[in-house]
Order: sequence, then C-alpha cells, then structure tokens
Amino acid sequence: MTKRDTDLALTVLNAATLVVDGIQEGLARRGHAAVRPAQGFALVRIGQGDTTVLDVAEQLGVTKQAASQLVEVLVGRRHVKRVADPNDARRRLLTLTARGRACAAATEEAAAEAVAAWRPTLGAAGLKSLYGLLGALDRTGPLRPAW
Amino acid sequence: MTKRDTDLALTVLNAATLVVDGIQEGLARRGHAAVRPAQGFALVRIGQGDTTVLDVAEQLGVTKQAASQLVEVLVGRRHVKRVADPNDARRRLLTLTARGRACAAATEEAAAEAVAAWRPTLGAAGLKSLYGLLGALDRTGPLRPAW
DNA sequence: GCATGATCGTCAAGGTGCTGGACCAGATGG
DNA sequence: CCATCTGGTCCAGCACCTTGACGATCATGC
Repeated sequence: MTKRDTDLALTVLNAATLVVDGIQEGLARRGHAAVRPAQGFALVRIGQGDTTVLDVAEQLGVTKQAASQLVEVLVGRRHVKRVADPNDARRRLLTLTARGRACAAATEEAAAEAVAAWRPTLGAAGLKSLYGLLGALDRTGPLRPAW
Repeated sequence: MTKRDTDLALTVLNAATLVVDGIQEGLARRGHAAVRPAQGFALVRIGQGDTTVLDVAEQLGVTKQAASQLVEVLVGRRHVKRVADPNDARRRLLTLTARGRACAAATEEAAAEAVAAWRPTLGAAGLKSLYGLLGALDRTGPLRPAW
C-alpha cells in the first residue's frame, strides 16, 4: 500500500500544479497577467475588510516583511490603498480600489475555473466527493510562497 | 456552484502544502533535513537509471541551468556521481551513490507517510477514491520549483 | 503621569533559487 | 567537411524570501 501512497502524494502535487497554473492562466485571460496567485489571494483577503499587513502575512504563511513588500507592490499598482485605523495609529488598514476589487474577483473566478475544468473528467459528483475528502483534512491555514 | 469550486481550489492547495511539509518533515526525521523535496524527487528520478541533467529539468519543470545547479549540489553532497556516457560524450549520466539511494528511498517513504497520515481521517476507502479521482487528472508531468 | 514592554510596520542587507544569454564540446546529416 | 543541432556549464541578473534593527504607537502597572 505504500507504493500507492507515494503515487497519491505525487497526484496531489500534480493537482496543485494544475490549480496554480490554471489560476495564472485565468488571471492572464482576464487581463491581469501581472497578478501572481499569491497577490490575488492577498487581494481576496483584503477584500474581506479589516485587514492589515500582518493578516496578509499570516494567510500566505510568510514573514510580515515579505507581506509588506507584496502589499507595497499592490499599492504601487493602485490595487490597494492604505488608510489609517482610527482606533490604533500603528495599524494601517488595507482597502481595495476599484481595480483591486476587479482583480480579487478575477482571482476567485480563475480559481473556480481551474477546478471546473476537471468537471468533464470527474463529473459533478466527482468534484463534490473530492471537495468532501480534501475539505476534511487539517486546515493548516497559511498558503505557500511563490503561489 | 462557483463558490464551492473556489473553495475546492483552496483545499487542493492546502493538501499540497500538507504533502510538501510532510515530506520535508519526514526527510528531516530520517536524518536528511538538508534534502529538499525537489532534490528528493530528482534523486528518485536519477535512481531510475539513464538520467541526465535534462531529464531532471524536465521532471521538475525548470530550465536545464536550474537542474544543473541542483545536481551540482547533490554531487557536492556525495549523493550523485556523474559518469561519462560511452555512446555519447556530451551526455553525463547521473547515478546514485549509496547515500543517494538512501535519500531517494527516504523521499519515497516520506511522501507515502505524508498521505498515510490522512488515513485516520479519510479511511482506506477515502484514500483510494482520492487516488482514483486525482489520478484521472491530466498528467502535466513537471512538478514545481521550490518543492 | 510615566517607565516598561509588547505590537505594527518599514528599512536594509543578505541568501536562495530560477531565468535568459552566451558559450564550448561533441554529435549529426547533407 | 561544414553547417547545424544538442547536452551541459558559466555568468549576470532578477524575484522573492529571510533575519536583524529600528521608529512609532498602544497597553500595563506602579
């Protein structure tokens, strides 16, 4: 059974590759070729409101410095604006611009599209059971750099 | 249904994170903390025989230069040796040393272990159906950098 | 009040890993 | 042969991450 377990590990990595590449391609097709998946995920998080650089760092699983740099890029692209937190002058709340909202939506669409591409192969039932199985795994929370 | 598709994409990435981290940890627990997953995969490939730098590059989905650098590290660690190809003086066949074989085996074990950790949660039947579902997806072949 | 310590964020320097361009040595085919 | 292709490496540059240090702002306890 060990041999099959090893193969399963590879199929999981393969699936993740398909997802990441699919998101990249989906973003590009929507005119956001410059947006990397990790940036898209950050935008989605920011879109949920009340988000700071630390929140982004936690979600992506990187240091606050790395998150700060990533956010800096998004600010430079006019996807994100920093606003002062009225309750805590240390915090700089992140908010989406109109362009940022478009990118966040595109990221979610691209992610959905990437797995929707499997529907012809797996069927709706297959996707559903896949969702059930993988959803039962530990939620480690942080995603991974380079995504 | 789109919302669920988006979530599924995230669960796939989460699963891949678990696999990669599990492999890292499994390698460390076997005394190969310095071996990165991508290096382990390269070792496994080299262990199959008749492997060149270009083959490694293809498997990992990186340029031949990157593969060359990765192999250079493995050679420096005495995991891999380069031998001349008697039929083609341009090719430098890669072979595993005893230490390299140990690392390759440890990588496969660690990968199997990473998904075996899901057995208590998903059950043997769950793993099997997961394998069936993910195995049906396109085999893009190349893995990803940084793994 | 006010010192002390924790927290948010940035700056700066450094490392790692990948890429594209250039190049050499060896193979290949008219 | 000679032009071309292929396997491999060297090199410069880049993208992204990390650790360390720091200023600024809260929060606590006396």
